[in-house]
Amino acid sequence: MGRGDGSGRIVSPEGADDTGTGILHVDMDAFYAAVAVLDDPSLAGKPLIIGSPEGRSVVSSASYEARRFGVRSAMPVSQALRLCPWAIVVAPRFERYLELSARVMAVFEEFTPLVEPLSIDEAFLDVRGARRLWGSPGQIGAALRRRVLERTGLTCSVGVAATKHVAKMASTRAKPDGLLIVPEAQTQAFLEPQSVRAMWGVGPKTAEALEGRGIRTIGDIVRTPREVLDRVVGRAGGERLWHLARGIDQRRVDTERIEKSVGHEETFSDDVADPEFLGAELLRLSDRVARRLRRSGWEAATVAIKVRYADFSTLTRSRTLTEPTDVGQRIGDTARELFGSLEEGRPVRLLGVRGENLRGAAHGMSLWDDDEERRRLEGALDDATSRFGGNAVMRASLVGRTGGPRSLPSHPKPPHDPRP
DNA sequence: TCTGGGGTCCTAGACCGT
DNA sequence: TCTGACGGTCTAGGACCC
Repeated sequence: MGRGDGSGRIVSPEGADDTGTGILHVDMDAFYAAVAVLDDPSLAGKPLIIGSPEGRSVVSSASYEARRFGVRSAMPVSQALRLCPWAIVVAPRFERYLELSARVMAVFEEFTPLVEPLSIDEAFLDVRGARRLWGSPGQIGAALRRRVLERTGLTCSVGVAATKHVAKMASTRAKPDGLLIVPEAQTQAFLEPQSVRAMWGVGPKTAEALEGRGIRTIGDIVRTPREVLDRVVGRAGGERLWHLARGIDQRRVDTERIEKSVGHEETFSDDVADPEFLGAELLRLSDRVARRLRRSGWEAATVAIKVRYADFSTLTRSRTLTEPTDVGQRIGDTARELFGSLEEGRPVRLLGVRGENLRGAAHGMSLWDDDEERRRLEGALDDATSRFGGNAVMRASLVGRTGGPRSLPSHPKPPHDPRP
């Protein structure tokens, strides 16, 4: 399988056994931070925090030097700076990430057409049909890492296994800049000693619930009766854990994912109680949702709003429309009605609008007008940032620029209904 | 001490029609 | 006409992922 280097990282030696494998999980190492170093080599070896230094920003990514001080993704930037005061805060450059992501994904597709992007910086690959051309899965993993480095100057980590879940866990163990092969026969030996927290889909709450029952490792899950698992994490969760802990994962590498909802939300720099302002904000968010729906050829049958108050308590309200729509005014009216049903006067920290229950639009895209180019650029950015994260401030600054967004990929979907 | 934004999936209760 | 069981849909909220 592989050997450790004392840091918890395990890598496989060249020519390691890869019998029974065929699924690769490739994950770029500290992607945003690595891109910052690529573009400014003077940052190499320094603790970096990718995020906005002011406002209510959180850490999007951190270099390994910053992670050593406990800095983690999703941590408030202010907290990260307390842990590592000498860290350099770098504003995200989403356009640049997308450009490099496209190059990385293109490398993946040179090895196999069966690529499932999971986010801007990671993907699953099914290389079972690529053996004759490129060698065994382990050899492909090694070659792919070399080629990504050649083409982009960035390192990645690769997990090679028989299933997606094990491949994903393997790439995590190989990080940074490593390759770990888990031959099929070694799957249980690889899984069982690991913490339940290492499993994909087990977050802090689930881990706490499991650990409260003395279930600490994946091996413990294997030894726990199914009924107990069901009681702790629910029926669906129990079934999932029961299978994954045994290395059973039938999910295929899926090259075509269909969106199920489209939304926008925004956290205000200061909490707001003014109903007029909030109403206008709901309309603005609804317009953005509608714009993306139209670009993609979708209509939303359900409109949902999300309201987070100053005390961080969060409410959602939704309503299914009599007719699906992609019209901003219609979505906005519904959003405002839903908001109107809530308690008035409480200071609001975040507002969000989402279109759910998507249907194929009866008409195609018909949005081309005088403002066509600006809308196209906004749409490309909205699509890209929505699929891969990012923040509103950054989007606004990108849309305000000329030139750059033209090169962004946009992936309008042909209108069709996923629900027959 | 402070907690982004865009998503997916699951659970549970309410409600409705058969 | 009423009642209960059952399944489907809607709604709200929580957990999780990057």
